[in-house]
Amino acid sequence: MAHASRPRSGDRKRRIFLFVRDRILSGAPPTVREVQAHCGFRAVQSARDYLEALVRDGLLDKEPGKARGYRLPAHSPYPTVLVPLLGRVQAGALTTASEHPDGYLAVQSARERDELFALRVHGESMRDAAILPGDVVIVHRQEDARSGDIVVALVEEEATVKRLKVQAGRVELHPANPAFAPIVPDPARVRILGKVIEVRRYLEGGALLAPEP
Amino acid sequence: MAHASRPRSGDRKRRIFLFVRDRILSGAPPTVREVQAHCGFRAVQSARDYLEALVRDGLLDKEPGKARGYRLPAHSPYPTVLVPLLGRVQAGALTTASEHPDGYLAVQSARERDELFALRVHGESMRDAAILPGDVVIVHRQEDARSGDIVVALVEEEATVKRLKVQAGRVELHPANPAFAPIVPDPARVRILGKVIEVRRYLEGGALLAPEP
DNA sequence: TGACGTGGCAGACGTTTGTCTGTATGATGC
DNA sequence: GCATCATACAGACAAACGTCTGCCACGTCA
Repeated sequence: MAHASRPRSGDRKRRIFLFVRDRILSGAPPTVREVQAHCGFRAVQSARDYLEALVRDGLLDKEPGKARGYRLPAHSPYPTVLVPLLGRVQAGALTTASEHPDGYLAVQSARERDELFALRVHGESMRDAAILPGDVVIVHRQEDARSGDIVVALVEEEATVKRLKVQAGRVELHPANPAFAPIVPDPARVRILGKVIEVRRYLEGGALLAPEP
Repeated sequence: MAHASRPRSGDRKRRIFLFVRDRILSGAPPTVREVQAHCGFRAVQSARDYLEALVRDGLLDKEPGKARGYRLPAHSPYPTVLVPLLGRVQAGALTTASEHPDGYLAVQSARERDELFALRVHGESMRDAAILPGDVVIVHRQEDARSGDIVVALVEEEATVKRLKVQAGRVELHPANPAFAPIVPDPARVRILGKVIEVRRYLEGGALLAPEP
């Protein structure tokens, strides 16, 4: 009797997956017996069979033998990284990760935590690109970017959000607002901090910020 | 000897909290022995003392006796809910939760999962409010809203994003684009689905969507 | 000098929890 | 009828894990 291979199927399997997933997202994976109780099984093994079936389907991962060992697969689009929301970015902060954040923002991303940071936008210079003052931009740290990307650059000791244009090998930073002029900087005095990968606007209550004590 | 009250303090306590928090956010709280190993303690009790100190400080909650029983406090700004991204919203979908989602989006919110949904914006009608086609709006389901709120309303069997204005008791839906005209609808034929609480724009790769099998 | 608080160590105990073996029942197919 | 598979149950074992008791070393302070 191949006890280890009892394929389960259908609606019940799906409901169990959703139960497990929600439990993981809300803090801790369930135990096998918690799944058992949730489904009304009278045997632990019944819950276990379903859980193992979900692992075979690739919907769950597990750490065998460990308590509460079921996990969401690493490649799944759930991982949340806490990204620091930087109030000001100063020149010294380029390489070190020693900026002093206002708080932390949860961002869904496959990238590592220290590849990302968030910045609150000041000023109207990107209005026509639908980026308003008070918006939060999520930035991927990188020193290069393509023409047309929206980037965060350090100009005159101040972080600014602009659209990058490369014209005949020369770097230009274009605002998206006719009231502002493009910046054609001395390449030695400008540094690209990263590329904007996401824009967020919180219309109610503001962002939920996680403090780091 | 009051073994249960050994206040810990300083940098080590902070580092332990960050370790536990990251573990919880990435899927499962650590065991006491995992904390012990991470800190290089030679006794389980040392790790336990720190963890209990964090509970007393209110930085962690715990479920006594349970494996991996440490949790982030319920009031903390971390909880992530998976919000369905709806492709189309149709009339029948108002009350039931039976819309067919394109996927699920992780949103930080204290609200319950079924109070929220997400919608991809079509059309240019909210351009001047910095909401572009392709943007995703996070919507809180509610039938009432205040004048000035950006809402999702069902007009002619079609979901649309507009700014709500209440003029002398009459409801109007205002686009934010001079090329579009305000909608002054027959109150019986319009229904407010909810209020937009967040706007997101993904500039790279699009949103990470969680499938629900 | 001694009481006391702090931070850490050692080892054991008992519960929680994953895992395994074996059985029962109904549906399906030969 | 009989073999086979899918689903569920019952019970036990063993590992993982939280918890407890007791001890030690070092500092402070009276």
